[in-house]
Amino acid sequence: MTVRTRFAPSPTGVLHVGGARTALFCWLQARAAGGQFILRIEDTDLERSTAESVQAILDGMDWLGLDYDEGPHYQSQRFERYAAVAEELLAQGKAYRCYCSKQRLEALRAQQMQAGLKPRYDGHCRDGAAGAGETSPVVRFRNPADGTVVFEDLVRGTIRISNAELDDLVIARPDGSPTYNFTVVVDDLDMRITHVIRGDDHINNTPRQINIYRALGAEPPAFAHVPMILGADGARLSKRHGAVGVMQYRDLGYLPQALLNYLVRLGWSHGDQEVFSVAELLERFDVRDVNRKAAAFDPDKLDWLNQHYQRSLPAAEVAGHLAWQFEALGIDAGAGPPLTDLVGVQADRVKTLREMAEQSRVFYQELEGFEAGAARKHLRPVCEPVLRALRERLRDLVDWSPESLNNVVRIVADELEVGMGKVAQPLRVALAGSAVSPSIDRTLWLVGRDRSLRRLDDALEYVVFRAERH
RNA sequence: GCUCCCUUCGUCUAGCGGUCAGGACGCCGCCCUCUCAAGGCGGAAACACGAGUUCGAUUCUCGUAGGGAGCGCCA
Repeated sequence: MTVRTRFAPSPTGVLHVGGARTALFCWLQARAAGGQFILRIEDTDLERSTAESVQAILDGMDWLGLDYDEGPHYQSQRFERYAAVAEELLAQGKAYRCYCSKQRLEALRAQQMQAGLKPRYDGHCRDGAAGAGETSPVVRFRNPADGTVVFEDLVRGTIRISNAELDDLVIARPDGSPTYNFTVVVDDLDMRITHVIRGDDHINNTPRQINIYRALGAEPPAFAHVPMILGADGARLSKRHGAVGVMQYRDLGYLPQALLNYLVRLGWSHGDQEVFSVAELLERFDVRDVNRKAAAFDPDKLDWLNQHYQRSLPAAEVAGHLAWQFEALGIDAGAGPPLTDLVGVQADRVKTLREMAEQSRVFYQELEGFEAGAARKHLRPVCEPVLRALRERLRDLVDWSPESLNNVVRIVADELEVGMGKVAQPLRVALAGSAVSPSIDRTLWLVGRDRSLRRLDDALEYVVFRAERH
């Protein structure tokens, strides 16, 4: 039997990292087995579902590269199907109409809570239409009264829940619209899903769903309940933890490969290996190896992985993502060195592409001036000969390559009999405006000859001016 | 309240009865060095607790404690 999994989000917000990880697990489980991955939008709640959210989910999946073989299917377009199945259940006596008012139900719940009981529907309408009348009824599923539902969860092992804990859940509202526990079952059956992989907040729903499968005369699929993702502080992930949406990570400058790798290792592992290509994951992943414990999201480790991918992925690929950042920050990538050169130099100096773009402005835009502290410390009057010597040689340099540039700096240092630091730091401040930049040869290389000479002129002017004032 | 689930360094994890409890991120120190990084080397750091089972428990069982989830005409 070919493996078929689905990711079934409700479109009530962006695709957050927890959902993305579930989607990733589903995608891997299916594709690793040569099966199919299906996307289904659970938008039965017309009140809360929005088209923007649907788009946000699609965008997130797309950015992560989680493509689907079927779908997206929309539950909102399958109402007739659910109604037909409910009707079928009704006809077979496996479901019944319930006329209980909300007030009665509320009173019942309050009463049960007070008595220290678990709030459950009491089966008032179970054996006959008590008060079939004005109010339009809901349809309730007739849950088995006794016995125990047992299932083998792929990550938790055996889980058993007594039917006595369950009640007759509503499967259709007065207006005929279906409810969650019913639609999942109908859909997973119709879509021939073999492995239901979802958050562990659904463990408690599973027995109810299994009962519905049985009522429908079907065998339930395999279930795998994966733990949720917590914020760095161990509390449930929420907006106050900073970025929770997948696309926010793109905005912050993370590579999709890094986020994917980070997410898959959150809960899943394969020995001591930390870095996995998608191809490797497809070879090794098995949802059975997913951990049972909820995991805290660690931004530092994501940073580390992102840096790893920044320098190990083909520069052209990284440059493509970097171009997006330039765009977002309003920096003209055409006004400086090729982005692939920039990536080669900056990849192991910054954690994110956003940082990379921000710290590369000096190669694409004019300097705002020299940073005060750096200029005071490094652009001293004594530097004048050094800066002049550098300017001369750089002007005449034929081969503007990192190697030649490095030679120039060394030669100047030798000739003036000073250490590298006495040459590189003033030059650095002249070129970058600050005391921090890539190695001096790379900095020269990226700034380019024209800009470098101009900036040296500005620095000389500054140094001379400063000398005169004292 | 009831039911279900979870518990190895700060964090992510390996472990599948006998290990000096391993790796990674982060942190600390040293080295390298033209700045910042990166890199190299080294270090501190964990089996929640209590009973069993066993020659022997991190590992199996049961409790306790602490977390989490569900108990909707939300999904």
